[in-house]
Amino acid sequence: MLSTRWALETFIGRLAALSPLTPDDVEALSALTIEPVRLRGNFDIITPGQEFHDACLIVSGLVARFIQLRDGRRQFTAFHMPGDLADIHRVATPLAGSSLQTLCTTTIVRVPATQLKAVALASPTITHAFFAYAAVDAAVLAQWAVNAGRRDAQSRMAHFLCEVAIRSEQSGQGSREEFILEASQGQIGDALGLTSVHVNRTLKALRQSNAISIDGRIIRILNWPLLAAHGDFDEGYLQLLEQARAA
Amino acid sequence: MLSTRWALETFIGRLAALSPLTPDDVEALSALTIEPVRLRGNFDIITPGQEFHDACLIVSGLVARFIQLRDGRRQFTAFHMPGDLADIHRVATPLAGSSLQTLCTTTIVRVPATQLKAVALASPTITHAFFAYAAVDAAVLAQWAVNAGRRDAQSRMAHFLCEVAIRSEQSGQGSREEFILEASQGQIGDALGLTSVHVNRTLKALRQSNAISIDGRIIRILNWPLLAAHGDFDEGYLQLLEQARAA
DNA sequence: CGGAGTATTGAGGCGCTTCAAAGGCGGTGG
DNA sequence: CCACCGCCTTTGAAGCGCCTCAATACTCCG
Repeated sequence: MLSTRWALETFIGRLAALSPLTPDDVEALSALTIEPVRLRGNFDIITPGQEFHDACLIVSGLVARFIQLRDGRRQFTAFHMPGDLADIHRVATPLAGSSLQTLCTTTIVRVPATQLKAVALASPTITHAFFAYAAVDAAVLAQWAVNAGRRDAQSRMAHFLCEVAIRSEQSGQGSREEFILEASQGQIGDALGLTSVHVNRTLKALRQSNAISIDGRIIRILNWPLLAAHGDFDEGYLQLLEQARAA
Repeated sequence: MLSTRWALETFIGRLAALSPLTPDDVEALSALTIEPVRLRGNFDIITPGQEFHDACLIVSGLVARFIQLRDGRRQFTAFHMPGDLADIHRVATPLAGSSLQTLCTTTIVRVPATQLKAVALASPTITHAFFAYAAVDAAVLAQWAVNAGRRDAQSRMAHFLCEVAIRSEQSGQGSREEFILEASQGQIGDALGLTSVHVNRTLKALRQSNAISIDGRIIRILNWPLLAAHGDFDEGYLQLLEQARAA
C-alpha cells in the first residue's frame, strides 16, 4: 500500500488533476523514483542555511516545514503527507529558508533536484502542473497565516482539522470523517501558534461539543458542518486548481 | 521615474538576479507591458472566487493580498510594492483563493496570463526565474505566518518593518534607513494580526526606544541592529536566491 | 517494572482586545 | 476661506484569551 510506487503515483495523480498530463509526461514522471529512506521521528531532513539538492516525496508518515526562533520556539509552516512532494521549490534553488523535520517514523524518497528540473523543463504541461502545485502550497500557507493571525484557538483548530481531513482523503489515507494525524499536541501547537497546554484545552472543548472524537492518533469528525462552520472553513482553496481544470 | 517601463525593468532585474537571463529573455519580457491603470485606494483588484485572467505589475503605490473572514475581519498575506509582479501564480490558474486590494492610490499594469504563460514556457531560464520568484513569495509568506504565530507584537512589528525596509531598498524606492510605507495603522494591523489600537501602542514603544521614528507615512529606522535584533530578523530569506545564483 | 515522552488539569498573570472618547489632518462644499 | 466631515491617530480603562508554571496521570517501550 504505502510503497514508493504508490506515493509517486499519488503525486502524479495530483499533478494530473492540476494540468492534463500526456502519457509521455506520466512516463517521465514515473521514472523519477530513487531509493526510499526510512527515518525516525524528529529527524532533521533540512536545517536552514544549508544547501540541499533533493526534493522529498513523502511515502508514509508526516513531515513538517518550520522556522525556528532564536529562543527555540518554532512555527510550522506546512505539513506534508504521503503522496506530497515536500520541496517543489527545490526546482529553483538549493537554498532553503526553512527546516524540514519528521514528526514520526517516516519513509521518504529523495528526488534529485536536477532530475526534477529536467523533467519539469522537458514538458510544458509538467511545467504548468508544477506551478499549479506550488500555487496550492502557497494557498495552504496563506490559510495558516490567517489562522495564526485572525482566528481564535477553537477556530484555528477546527480549520486545521478540516484541512488535514480533506488532504488525508485526497491522498487516500483515510476519509474526511476519520483519519490519522501523527502529531503530538505540542506539534499541533507549533502548527497553530499555540502552546501544547492550550491545544489540549481546545481539543477538549471540541470533543465536548461533539464536533470530534479522538482515540490516540485517530481523529473522527462527528459533525462536519459544525466543525467547518466553527473554523470558517471553505475547502475551495484545496481544490482550486482541480476546478480550474474542470472549467 | 515611476513609469510603466521603470516597473517592468525593475521586475526583469529581479528575475535576472534569480536566474541568469539571456538577451532574448529580456527582450521577450520587455514586450509584456500593456496600458497602465490608475486606481484609487481601497480598490478591489480581485475578489475571491472570481476568475481573473491578468497578473498585476505594480508601478506605484501599494497592493495587499488578503483573506477575509465571515465576520469581516481580514488578514493580509502579502504586500506588493512597485516593481513586484503580484500574481505570478496566475500563470497556473485563473482562480484566486485570496483577494487583492490597493491600500492607496496605485498604478498597475495588467499583464494577460496567456502572455505571461507564453513567455514563461518559451525559455527555460525564464521558467526557472518564475519558479524562483514564486519561491521568494512563499518564503516571505512563511515569515508572516511565523510573525503571527510565534512573535509578540513588538517583534512582529520590528520584523515587518525590517522586511519592508529591505524590499523598499531592493526596488529602489528608498533606503533601508528611510522609506515610505503607504499603509494606515489599521492596515498594518491586518498584516500583523493585531488591532489598530495595539499597532499604535507598539509603534509608540518602538519610537520611545529610539529604534524608529515616524513622520506621516515616512518610516526612519534609527537603530537598525536594535530593530533587527528585536524582530529576530535575518534578511537571508529575501536574498536567498540571489545568493544561490552567486554560488 | 522503571523511565521518558505525552496528556490532562488547575491557578495565576500578562498581552492583546474591546469599548470609548478626544484630537489631528486632509478634502470638500457652501 | 472657513466650516464641516470622514478617516486616522492617540490614549485610557476594563476584560478575556492564551501563556506560564506546576503537578499528576497515562502510555509506550525497553
